[in-house]
Amino acid sequence: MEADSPAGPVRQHEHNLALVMRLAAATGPSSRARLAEASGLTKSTITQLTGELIEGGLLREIGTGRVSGPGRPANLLVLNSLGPAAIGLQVEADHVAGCLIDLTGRVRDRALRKADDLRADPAKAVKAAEPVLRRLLNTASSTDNVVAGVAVGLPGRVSGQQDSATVSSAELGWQETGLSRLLGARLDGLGGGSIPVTAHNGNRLGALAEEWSGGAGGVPLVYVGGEFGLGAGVLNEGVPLRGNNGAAGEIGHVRVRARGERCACGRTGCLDTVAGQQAILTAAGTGSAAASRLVGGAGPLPGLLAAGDRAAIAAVRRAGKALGEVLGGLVPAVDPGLIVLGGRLAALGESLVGAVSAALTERSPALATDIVVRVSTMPPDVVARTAAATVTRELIGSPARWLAA
Amino acid sequence: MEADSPAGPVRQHEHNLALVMRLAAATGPSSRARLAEASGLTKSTITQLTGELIEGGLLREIGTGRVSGPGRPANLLVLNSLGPAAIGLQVEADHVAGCLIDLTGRVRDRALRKADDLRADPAKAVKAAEPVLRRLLNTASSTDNVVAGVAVGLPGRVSGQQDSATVSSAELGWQETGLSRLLGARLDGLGGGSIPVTAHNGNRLGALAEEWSGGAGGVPLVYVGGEFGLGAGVLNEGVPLRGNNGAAGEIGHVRVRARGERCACGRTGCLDTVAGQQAILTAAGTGSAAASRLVGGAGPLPGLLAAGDRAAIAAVRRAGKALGEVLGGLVPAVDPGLIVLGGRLAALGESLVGAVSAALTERSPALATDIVVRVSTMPPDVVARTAAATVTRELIGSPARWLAA
DNA sequence: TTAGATAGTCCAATAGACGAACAAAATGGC
DNA sequence: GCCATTTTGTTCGTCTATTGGACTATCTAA
Repeated sequence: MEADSPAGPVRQHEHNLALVMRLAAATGPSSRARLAEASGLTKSTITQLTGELIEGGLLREIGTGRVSGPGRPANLLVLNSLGPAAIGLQVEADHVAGCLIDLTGRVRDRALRKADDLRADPAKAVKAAEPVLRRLLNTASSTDNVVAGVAVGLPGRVSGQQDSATVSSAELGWQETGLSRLLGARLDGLGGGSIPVTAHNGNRLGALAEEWSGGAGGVPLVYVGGEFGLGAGVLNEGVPLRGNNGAAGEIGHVRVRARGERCACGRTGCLDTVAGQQAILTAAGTGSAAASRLVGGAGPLPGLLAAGDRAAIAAVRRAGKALGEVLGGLVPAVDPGLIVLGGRLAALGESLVGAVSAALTERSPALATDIVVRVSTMPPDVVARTAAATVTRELIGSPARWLAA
Repeated sequence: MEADSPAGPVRQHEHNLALVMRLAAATGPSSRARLAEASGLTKSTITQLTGELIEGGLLREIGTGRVSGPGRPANLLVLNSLGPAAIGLQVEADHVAGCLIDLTGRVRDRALRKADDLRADPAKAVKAAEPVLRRLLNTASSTDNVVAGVAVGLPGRVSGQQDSATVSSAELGWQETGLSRLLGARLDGLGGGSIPVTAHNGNRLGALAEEWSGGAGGVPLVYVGGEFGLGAGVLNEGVPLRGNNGAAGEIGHVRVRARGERCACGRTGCLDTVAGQQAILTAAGTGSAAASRLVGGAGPLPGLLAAGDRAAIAAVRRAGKALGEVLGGLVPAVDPGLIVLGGRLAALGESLVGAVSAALTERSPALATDIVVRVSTMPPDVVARTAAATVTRELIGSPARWLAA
């Protein structure tokens, strides 16, 4: 709803189409009568609008679902699970994961491609993504789902919009990569028509996942995630902070040790060298279990923690303390009501939460008392799923664009 | 533009009225033809809309202002400086300042009331505000300006909306004060009709002032202000972070010293005890010049700094270092492109900027390089002016509400 | 079988934006 | 001084989408 564009009857109509879609998405199967009541539009208008949406494949009529009661039974409408779908990808240094979701948000298929090392060369990532995309596109076409968009979540900064977006990632060793364009070209090759590709920071997606799941209740929140290095996503009024260079939430390279270890980024004492995945594993004495072999599993740490392994517990405490100090530093900017520890950290449980909370209170005593710190309960494929969800939410928010095409 | 309400022709109309007002505000004197071109609406529609806005006293027709050229001369339209106006107040521990601005943003009058100590009891503040309000209301009525709203900027947390908003302020010693209601009642007594009163955090207003003045260019920014204690306002995409308790930006009580001085808040080692106004004055050896006597003046520090006074320079450096450490902590959350030092800090100039920059780089080396740190060039009454501006901007953004009343 | 209730559709009325034609007021060439 | 040209602004009929009410459809309960 661009505020700077004129409003004619067409805009009016678009707005109301979106309103109906949002309600249908939020409240599940609803009769036209209920949609009319909830939207404030009249029954006649709802008839008109839902007609268009059904025609365009966005809504679907399921039979009457009512148990009993007086009056003509309702003809329930739902988001059309056979309509437009979306593919979400998660690109990390050692794998590409993907999923296909339909308009309702249900996961219809998943795919994973491990790889030794995707760093430095974006072409490798595109190559690894190819079989994943092929499979998901196949699944989609088998159920006549049209893929409306592909969204990628990755550890790094995303600047610019849409096709012209560029990705820079210390973790992947990419600089100003036109990932959307590269993937878009590959999609063409797979017969995917010209599907729009968008890129997002993975940790911001994690934060959005918490918000959209309803678990956050709309409070400002900080989500800490990341597979190898640490990163955060910050939400204010449901909107992720992007920052001047798209670097908002990049906490991995804050200096936490005056004379610390050398980090992959070239500097010393970075948070990643203390609380990064590899750092924790090393400190726990399980250095041989290289972090890069962990795809799809939680690694040895949860087991060790549960068994009371002292080295493991100490390593997690140490990481939590450092992380808590950094989070304590950004708390006064954001005043979050909730801090969620996700990604690889989620499996570390209460030892980590306790250490983070303590360090938080130490630094920002005035604000920390009201903050809930907890681990994420999202499934491991949050990033890919939420990436895909950005596409479907966009579609639900602007159905007119889809109907026009 | 509530997204959850239905859109009929009336909403359409309201949207377009706002569009015209925004354009008129942004581009200065404009002909109807130019408004049509800029808005994308047709000339006929503009005639209709401007007619209503003129009728309602929001726009005014000034004669043709053109020097020469072929064609019928334009009849220029401007925001009506004799239409609705707004009062902005700044409430601090030792004074209440206020100003009256018209729709165009021009300051029509100012007023100031010093007081020994307004703390602990909000009633004192209301009492001190009374003569200020009386004067400004008088000025308004003398030019037939109707006061559309009163907005207050103060150091503290504001929760809730409008009339039911409550203010809590460590600095003022207030807890859950219904300031809007108190002031509203007082306004009734002054014959001000029932003018809506809103309250805002002063530092967020400072940040908005930088944004609205255009000096920030839309980048995420952190504004540091405050008269006695320090506070910050953080902007992301032009929107101030409010936080879970309205406490976003409250940096004054972050702990920066493991064993530091006792702070007024009861804890020890707070940033305020190192970089607060009184702390700097004391450290500079000018403790006798109590900070509370500084209303309206910059105090002795700028002079001492200019004269090369070593104690003063050292005090400012020390404060800047502590402030920079705290700002360095919140940088990774926000990734600001700009940090503005305002309020009492603005007068401390380059000594402060240098120390802050250095400390910033120390803590967040990866992000600090792209950040511009500078002092604010806003006039000393920014807070009151920007408070008032929130009212006029609201009016410009929703003219229909005004026309209806 | 009928009254009552709820769901959904049809159609004339209405509000506001649009577009084209037209009126108004200047400049400039002759 | 007169007329073509240019730009501004208004008038009026057309168009689109929502509205509100009348009407139809389909169920339960008595």
